[in-house]
Amino acid sequence: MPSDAEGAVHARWDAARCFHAEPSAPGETYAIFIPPPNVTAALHLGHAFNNSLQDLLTRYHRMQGANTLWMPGTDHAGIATQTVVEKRLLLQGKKRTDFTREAFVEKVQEWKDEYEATILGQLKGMGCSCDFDRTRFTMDETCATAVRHAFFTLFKDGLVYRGKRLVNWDPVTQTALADDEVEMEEVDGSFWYLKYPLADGSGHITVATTRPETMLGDTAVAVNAKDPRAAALRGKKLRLPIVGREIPIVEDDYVVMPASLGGDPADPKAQFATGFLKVTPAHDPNDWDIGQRHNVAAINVMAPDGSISDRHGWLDVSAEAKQFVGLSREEARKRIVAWFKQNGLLEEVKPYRHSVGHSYRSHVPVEPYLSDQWYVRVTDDRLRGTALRAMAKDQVEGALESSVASGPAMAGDGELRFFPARYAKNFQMWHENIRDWCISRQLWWGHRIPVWTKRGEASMLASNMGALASLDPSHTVVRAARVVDGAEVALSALPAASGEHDLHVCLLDDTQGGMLESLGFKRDPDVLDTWFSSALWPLSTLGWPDPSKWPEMAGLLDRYNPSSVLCTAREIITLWVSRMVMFNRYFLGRLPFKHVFIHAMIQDGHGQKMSKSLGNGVDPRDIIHSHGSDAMRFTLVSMATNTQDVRLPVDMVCPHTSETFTPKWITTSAGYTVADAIQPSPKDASKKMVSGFGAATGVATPTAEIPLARNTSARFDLGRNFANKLWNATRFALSNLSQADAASQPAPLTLLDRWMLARLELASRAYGAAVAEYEFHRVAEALYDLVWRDFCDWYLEGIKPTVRSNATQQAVLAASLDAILRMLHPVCPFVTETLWSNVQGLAKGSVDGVALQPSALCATAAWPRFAASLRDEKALAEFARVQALVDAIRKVRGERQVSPKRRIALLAGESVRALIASSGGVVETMAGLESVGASPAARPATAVAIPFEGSEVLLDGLVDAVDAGAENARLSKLIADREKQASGMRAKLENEAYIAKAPPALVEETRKKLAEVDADIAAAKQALAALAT
RNA sequence: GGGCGCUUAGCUCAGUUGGUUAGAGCACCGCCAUUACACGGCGGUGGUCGCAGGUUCGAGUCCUGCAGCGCUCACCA
Repeated sequence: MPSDAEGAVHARWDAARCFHAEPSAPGETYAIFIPPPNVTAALHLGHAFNNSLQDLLTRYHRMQGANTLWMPGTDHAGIATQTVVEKRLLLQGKKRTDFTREAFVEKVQEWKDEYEATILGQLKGMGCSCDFDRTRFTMDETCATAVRHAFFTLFKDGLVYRGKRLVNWDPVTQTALADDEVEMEEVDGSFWYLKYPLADGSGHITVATTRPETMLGDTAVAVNAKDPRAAALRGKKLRLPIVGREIPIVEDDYVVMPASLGGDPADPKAQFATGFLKVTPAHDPNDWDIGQRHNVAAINVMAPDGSISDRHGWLDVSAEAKQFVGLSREEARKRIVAWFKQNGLLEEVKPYRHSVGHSYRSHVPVEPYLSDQWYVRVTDDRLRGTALRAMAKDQVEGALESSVASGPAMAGDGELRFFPARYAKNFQMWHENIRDWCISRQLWWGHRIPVWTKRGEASMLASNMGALASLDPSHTVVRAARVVDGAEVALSALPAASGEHDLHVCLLDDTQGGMLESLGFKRDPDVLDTWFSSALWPLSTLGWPDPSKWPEMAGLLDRYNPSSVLCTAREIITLWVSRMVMFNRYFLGRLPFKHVFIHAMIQDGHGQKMSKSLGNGVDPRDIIHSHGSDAMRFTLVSMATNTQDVRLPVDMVCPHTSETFTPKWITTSAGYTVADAIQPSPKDASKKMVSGFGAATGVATPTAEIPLARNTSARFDLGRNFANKLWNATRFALSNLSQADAASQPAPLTLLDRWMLARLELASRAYGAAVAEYEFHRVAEALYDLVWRDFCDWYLEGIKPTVRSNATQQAVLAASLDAILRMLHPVCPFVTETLWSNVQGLAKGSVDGVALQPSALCATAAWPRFAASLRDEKALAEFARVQALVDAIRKVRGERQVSPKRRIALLAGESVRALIASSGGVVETMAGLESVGASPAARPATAVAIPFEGSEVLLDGLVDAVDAGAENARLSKLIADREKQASGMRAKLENEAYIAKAPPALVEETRKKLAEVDADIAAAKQALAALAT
């Protein structure tokens, strides 16, 4: 079987170093940066899909003579990896904080080493032709240098700033999350209607909230100015229950009025709104905005762990409020609601189902939390503007905003193109609405932020300025921030003359860190968002900013950046694609890649995205085990269409019996359908196994008795059968060639040979066009048709009687086989490489118009070149007639259940006989003909008639005696089919509008076709009549 | 709620600028151990192209509306 040889093939590729990129080598540049997989877990079929396509592109262009680089590597995936490791430690009863930072990072490093090795092994197992010598990791020294340089540069250029913002805070992992890291989940909650008394005792208003615990931080209540009640309340104050704080009533048109008071009844908010909105600037993003507009304070009432706290900005804690301090947010909610109820201030409670942001890692509700974070000012034209201007003009919807369009020109403007084109819109809309990017993360695993900070009075800090001034200015940037009430206000070049300040020092490298620390500066404990280093991937992997630092990287940056194409999934157009474009353009003034190809998503059999976190991912090694790597690749490529996500029903393989079976499905709490963690063996329920879901989520751990079950899917049979077909066809062709008659003579090319060469030429062009448009399923289709339909079904079958004595045909066969292996190689590298040496050694002579450069390895072979002269339209047309005739005869044979062994006589008119003669024996071979003769004057009693191209063809000897009933049925059905066709065409031709408006050539064709169908009907009717006599 | 995509044979999917009998693989039915391959060969059954309108000589394809599914952004009083 083909898959057996995969390991040996690898060794040969490695020995020849055929995937190693040399920047000084000739050829057009073709480069791809792998989207670095996270080191959190092993790859699944989604990665296999993505990488199969990248490998196809890389191998195809390598064979076209390009100087190719496929850069491999992995991503440290900050939050994700740290969380995975923390979870594992938790199973051992340990917490992250039980370790020192260094010791913990060491633990994560071990995890990373294990999975990085697994991932690289998987890539090799899939046959990926990456330049593994250049493998990078987003936290290795090379990448770290790039990250450090990038941060320093942005800091120096004023594009990194310290911001006080409401961030998405995960109270469990105690880190800020990017918007994209927040998952919305539907939860059953309540609306609590709370009464707030007016300060003057003249009554109360009612606010509606889903988060009553935040009321401790309320600093205003807002009402819409159009609300009829607003005027009477203007200038009044409220007494905040529990806290006793006096808070203003502000007017803001953000507030939705209740439907009963003129609010839009179509707005669901109008249904439950009271018209009064409690304003908690420190705990809600919209309230933050309202607070800014009305200049009310933001009071933070929570600690970083989400508990109520009086130590993080809440000063006016009343005696009554003290009881809530220290409670968890969940507990505080219950107790505060109870307080309102006890005090007669709870007006109503309504059940309410709504979506709440959850941490995509810890899965707890995200808390909007006020904190100091580092931001990249991506809204600056130097970042956002350059990204928008990079877009291909014809892919921009509408026009770019004038301020963007008029921005400074740069190389690469208008050259970024998306495939399929519709994804350009995602990219554009993201940048048009982009917000500054929060890049600090409260983690230990990642690139530590290179900023040292000291807080103090301006006078005290001034004494440090002298020491700072002595530092190398090209390695040091100093910024100061005024501190008011413990919070930073704004960054500036220098501290003001007086007042408390934070002095921030950004260093390009660590050498002066110790000096700063001796002055009392502390290094920022946070790390950078993972996407910060990912955004630099096309730069960092090539040694930017200074490739000369690493000898083996010389020349890489200039040669391979910009790269050719980025192949990725649509979900990270914003997270990753955007940021690479902005950074690459900002730092290098170039595009990171010219094309962005967005491929479909792999879903499981239930239409759910295959993902690590869901635990429904299938390990490609499982499919390689059941079907082989080439089979997996071919199938994945054939599924790569541009519109449809790929749905892949998954089965399990019992490790005890090797049976394939459908697992027992369960529904998770989040509503997903997954394979139950422990499954019984299908024939023996006492034997158990662990599903991929069980292992991936840690619900079950495989043991010797309860082993992990592999997955498989019948979808891959397609590729397995195809690889098998190629294998056998090659064996057959080789045996024919090796047993060729010594006395073989050259002969003119037969119709079949000319047809085969024309099909090869056609397939090669179709292939190239499909690759150029990233329509990969068309590549698989072209190969499938070429190998199976054309080469195996027609060519190999057709040449059986002649090839051993025809030296020219032997050469065509050898050349066809050689070309097929080359063309198939980018999709099925293993089987083609395995067969390669056998086919290369044939020496059967050349074929005019076919250029097949010799090569020791298929992987480094040149793409076959076909001269335009092989594009033989006449041979294609004529052979199509041959196929139609053979099909017609086979159809009768099939319908009448005639043994393939039975030879028959064909009697026909001159044109059919001429066609058969021109086929060079193909019709006789393929249709099982014993003889071909002229139509007789009198029809033999045993003859069966078929219409072909408007005339009657008789098949004699097909049956011992004509079964009049069966024959009648066959001909009647044939006539009915043809008449249905004819009536459609006749109706068209009788329609004057059709004659007048349709293109004349089409009308003429309809007439011709109708005449032929009519002639077929006449011939069949004649046969039917003859049957009756 | 905005944006994008999808809905075609029992299943998974193709179907290029509107054009004549809507295709493939699997599954299913029949025939075949023919000397490459049963992971095979030959033949066959199977579709009112989600629904309703419209444009057109002609609609799976273009337009409008509706329904369902998926992704994504936003909201999340």
